[in-house]
Amino acid sequence: MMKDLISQTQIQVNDKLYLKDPKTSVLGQKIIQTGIALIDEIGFEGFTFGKLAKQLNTAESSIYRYFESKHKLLLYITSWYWAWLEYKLVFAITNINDSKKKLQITISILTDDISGVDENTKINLAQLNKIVISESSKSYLTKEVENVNKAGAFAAYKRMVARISEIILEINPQFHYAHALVSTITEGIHHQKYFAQHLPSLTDESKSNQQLSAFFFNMAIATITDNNG
Amino acid sequence: MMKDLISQTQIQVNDKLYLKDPKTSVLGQKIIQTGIALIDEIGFEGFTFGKLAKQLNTAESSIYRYFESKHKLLLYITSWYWAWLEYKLVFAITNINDSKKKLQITISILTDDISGVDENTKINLAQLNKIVISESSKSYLTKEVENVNKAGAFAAYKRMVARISEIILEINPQFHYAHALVSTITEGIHHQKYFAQHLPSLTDESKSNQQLSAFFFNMAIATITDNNG
DNA sequence: TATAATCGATAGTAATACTATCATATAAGC
DNA sequence: GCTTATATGATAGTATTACTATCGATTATA
Repeated sequence: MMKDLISQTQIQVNDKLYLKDPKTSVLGQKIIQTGIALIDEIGFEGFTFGKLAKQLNTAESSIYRYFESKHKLLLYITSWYWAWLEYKLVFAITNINDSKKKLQITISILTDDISGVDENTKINLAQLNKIVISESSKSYLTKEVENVNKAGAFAAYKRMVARISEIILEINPQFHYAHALVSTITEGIHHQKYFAQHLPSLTDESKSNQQLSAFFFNMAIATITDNNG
Repeated sequence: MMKDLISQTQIQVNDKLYLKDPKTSVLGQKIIQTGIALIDEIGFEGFTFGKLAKQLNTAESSIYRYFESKHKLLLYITSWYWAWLEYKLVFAITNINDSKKKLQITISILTDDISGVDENTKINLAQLNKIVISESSKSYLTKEVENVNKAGAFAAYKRMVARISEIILEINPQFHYAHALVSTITEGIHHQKYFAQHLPSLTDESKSNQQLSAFFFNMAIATITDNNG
């Protein structure tokens, strides 16, 4: 039921991120699907439109008809991810009244491994999740952030942060650091997952997603309800 | 006094990060100094050894004698920063007995703006700090992390995380997430500073360093001394 | 059936990320 | 003062990248 609702929902990505909407053609959809798979496989630095074109048996110039640069493609992909995740979050906490419970569910969704394929776009969600963990900070850590931001590229991420911040304010309306806490948790989850896999000495003995989720949930609740804050 | 001790201390960087030790020659030192200034100015993506060579009135090939690639130079720079910061932290908390106070000082040092020039190397510390905030995650978010890690490239960062983790365990020896908490805080501080400057909607009304430091300190203490953890 | 949209193919350019070679200047060892 | 090693500058060259431009063929649409 929830799955159906999600799968029927078209996820909207800011139209400044593409030259031509990849949803509107077969090649466009393949650019997204195979692009995600290829970035996941070889990393964003190694990824080029030339390599992607080869895999798709098409011309490099055809890909440039859709995206100005590989950086814009990354922005599109991560933006799509956050919009997708927002839907998932909204459905997961609908009908739940206890704000703490809402936050707990939210954090566990941020932490969970994602699998399967999006019905509409055939995007491989596990690959996408890995890209977001390893590559998404490169989408904003550039000298062009301000311009890209003005164009609305981060709207989906901001919307999600704002939504979770509201839950936090339900728990403690006096809390002044909701956005900071949410972005710290979101990025923190990604970091911990990345470190656990690639730089284990930066985390503690490897933990399950459940433990990771519990750690961040406890951190959130303790911080929000702290007397000294 | 503390300043003198620091300035007399040679900061050690793992020797696998360079082909030829930049400390041992005038050109080598200029590569580091001017390299930092240039990366800060134009960003790591736009930065090339060609541009750096031009600024130094030297040949590109001369720079390649010191560093295999610009990525190795970034690793060198960030590694130097963490080693430098470790000294700063150690001196700042020496003679302090209260563990919570130690943690508070540590977090405020992680948060403070840094200024001035390192005596030995003439490195501009404000520029270096900005690079660490904006570019350092690119040093590990690559497909080569594992190899680079095996070569010891992240030793300085790990040492610093380990040191702060010890303080946390002094406060609560039962706490099982010390490393995770420390890396979450360290990266979180960088993110918040970056967001405040470039993507303000991801944080709350702009906060002073003091407030930021207090936020993360309260978060740390609340998390460490939390009953549910 | 005319027109527009879509794509594949090819070509070309400036810049990047290197590697290699050679001559010269300088410093260090004896 | 002479030898030798070290450090640098200058030049050249290569494969790849990140694009832009053009053109003809195919397909969908009006």
